[in-house]
Amino acid sequence: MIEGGTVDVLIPLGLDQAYSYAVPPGLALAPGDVVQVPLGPRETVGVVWAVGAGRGGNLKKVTGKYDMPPLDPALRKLVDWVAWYTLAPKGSVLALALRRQPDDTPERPKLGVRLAGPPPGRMTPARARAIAAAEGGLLIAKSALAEAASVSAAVIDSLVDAGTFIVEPMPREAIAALPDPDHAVPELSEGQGEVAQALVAAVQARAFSVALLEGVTGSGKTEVYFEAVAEAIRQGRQSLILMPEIALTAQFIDRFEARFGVRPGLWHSAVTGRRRERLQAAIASGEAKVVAGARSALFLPYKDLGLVVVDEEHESAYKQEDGVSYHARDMAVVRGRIENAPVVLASATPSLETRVNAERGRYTHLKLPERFGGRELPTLGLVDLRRDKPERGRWLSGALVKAIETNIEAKEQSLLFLNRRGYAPLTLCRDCGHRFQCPNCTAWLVDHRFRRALVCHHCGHVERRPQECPACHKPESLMACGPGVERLAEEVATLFPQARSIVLSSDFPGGTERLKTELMAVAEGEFDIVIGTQLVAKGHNFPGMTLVGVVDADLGLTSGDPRAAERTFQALRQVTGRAGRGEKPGRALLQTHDPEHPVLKALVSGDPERFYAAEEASREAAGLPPFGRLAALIVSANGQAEAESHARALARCAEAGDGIAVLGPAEAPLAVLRGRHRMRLIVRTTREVNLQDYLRAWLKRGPKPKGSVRVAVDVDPQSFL
DNA sequence: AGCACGCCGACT
DNA sequence: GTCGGCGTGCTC
Repeated sequence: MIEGGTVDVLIPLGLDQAYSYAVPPGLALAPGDVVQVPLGPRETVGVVWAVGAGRGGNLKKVTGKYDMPPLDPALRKLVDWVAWYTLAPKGSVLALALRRQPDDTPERPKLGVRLAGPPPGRMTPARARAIAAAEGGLLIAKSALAEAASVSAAVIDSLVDAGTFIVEPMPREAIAALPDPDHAVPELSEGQGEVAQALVAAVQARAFSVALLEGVTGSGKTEVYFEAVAEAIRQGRQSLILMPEIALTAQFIDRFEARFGVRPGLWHSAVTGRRRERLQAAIASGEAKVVAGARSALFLPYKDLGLVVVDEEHESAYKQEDGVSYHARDMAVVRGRIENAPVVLASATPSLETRVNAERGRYTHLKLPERFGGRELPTLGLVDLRRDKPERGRWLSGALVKAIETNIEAKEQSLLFLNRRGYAPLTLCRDCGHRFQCPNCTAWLVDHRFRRALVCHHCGHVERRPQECPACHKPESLMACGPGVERLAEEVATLFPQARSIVLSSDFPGGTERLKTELMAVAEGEFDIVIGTQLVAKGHNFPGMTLVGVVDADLGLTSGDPRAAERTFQALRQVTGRAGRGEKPGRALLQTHDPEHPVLKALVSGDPERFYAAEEASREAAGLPPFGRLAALIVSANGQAEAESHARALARCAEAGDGIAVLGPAEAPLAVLRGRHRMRLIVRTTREVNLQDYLRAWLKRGPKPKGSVRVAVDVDPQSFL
């Protein structure tokens, strides 16, 4: 505590340094306190980062202190570490941890309406919809009712005036009920029990450790790590379960509730306003024992974190690339270390870097080899499209069609996986060969029949699909090339007119909400055939699904991305794992033109080790460093001031013997990258298009004398801990 | 993040 | 001749 001295205040903006301010007499400040300070012409919120170390001179004064819990030392350390590691300005990282807006306005009880009076004198369609939606006399939030009845709030208000609805305060929903670790203890198999025991022991040790929990889809990973969560609850400590946003579904919440009797504290982008604030307060006070959240939950102010779980560890959604660029899985490991808490990384298809860490003994490797309840893994088979060739304009082989038929007869569900949105990935003119290309990128425009448009999946460019060729003006000459899910749906409708089918893709008309509803409908067996892109592979349990058909298993294996094979393997393993999770055994058929491809052979063998071995071998053959020794750089032109720290970061990478990946955008002096440290440039990116071209252009442009390099390290924080 | 300064294209 | 585009820099 200091009175009348100076403090260094970090402001949650793109500033790398804390600014010094004078502390006015009568104000006592300690590190972590949230304060208001003048910055330029305005007042801003900031956090006291240090006390008494300020430079002298004419300092502005701290204007005030917010009445909110200070950022504890662990969280401040995390901010410092992440800023150091990602080379983002400290203030930008602080902004991630300080997303709460200090708010002094008193909390007003939320008001709901209830159907209680006679119908209004004048009935209108909108009013009728609102009344119908409020049927049953339940208390509903006004906004929710307006949404459900698709009427404006004014309609509800008029019905309140008419006396049809009455207004009542909504009961305050419990934001963080206490989970009961013994609510419904599951019966675990011997293998599961052992793994669960290892995780429980890690929680009991109250020390930092990292475990990779690997288990096939349906092996009970969730049940097993729930035992570790239960142990943390028994100790009265908090648990964080990180998951990709998409996986935070009703299904997960139901499973949690079945195990612990209450819902977990849910943290994701859709949780807003007062609810967000209350959850944050409950986390800071330690009242919220379990938080299930998307990557931003990493920066919440836990009071006593006893366990961190990263579910679906390999998911690329953990990677944030805009603003502060970080990998939430890696930062979760760092947070575990700072909090001295165990970390569990769970996946059916671990990422290569995590496997490397496990192999080297940095992480314990726990495996769940079997499916839960003795259920068998689906049998996988390849369909050689060179022999079993669909007719022109068709994409389903005889073998797959037959399998679907059998499934329909048996009243079982089938899933057709094709990771391509839209109708056709390419449109060309039969006459002159003109191909529709994006004006901004070099990608082909994807035909979206449903939207009657040509869309660039890379940059979002949209244009109308013309009637005639824009080059030779021949009418009726345009031809769709290749399949997308919409086109596949057409084929399915022709082949199986009696079947109930649905297309599920991320651009589903009606948005995420309707998509969730439809996923539930699929789980309840309301469709015979599901045609879906990547998203059907993730986190959903379809008990009636006994057949998975992969329409094009070669898709993704040929791209220039160094992680293409890994991602394809993961996606195919996950999607084929959708089969046979219910009572009946499942099978999967993968259509391919290259049945000898090592990735597919490894997949069919059911032994993931074969894939990883093949992958390491191919990396070696390509002259790339082994995984785990690969750092990534994010390079951009920036002010001179930062050049030095960036050069230091580069040197750090070089000392560690890491490869360097350029993620761009870049105007940076290549000399810094090559000349001083003699490093090999490796491209590693999630950007799918044109990276080679981009890099070539970048190299051609050559070193520029002006500007500095901005660098961020990615992938393997352990080597820098 | 805001806000100012500054340097090149199309307008009354 | 100016209005305004957003690139770059600064805020204790």
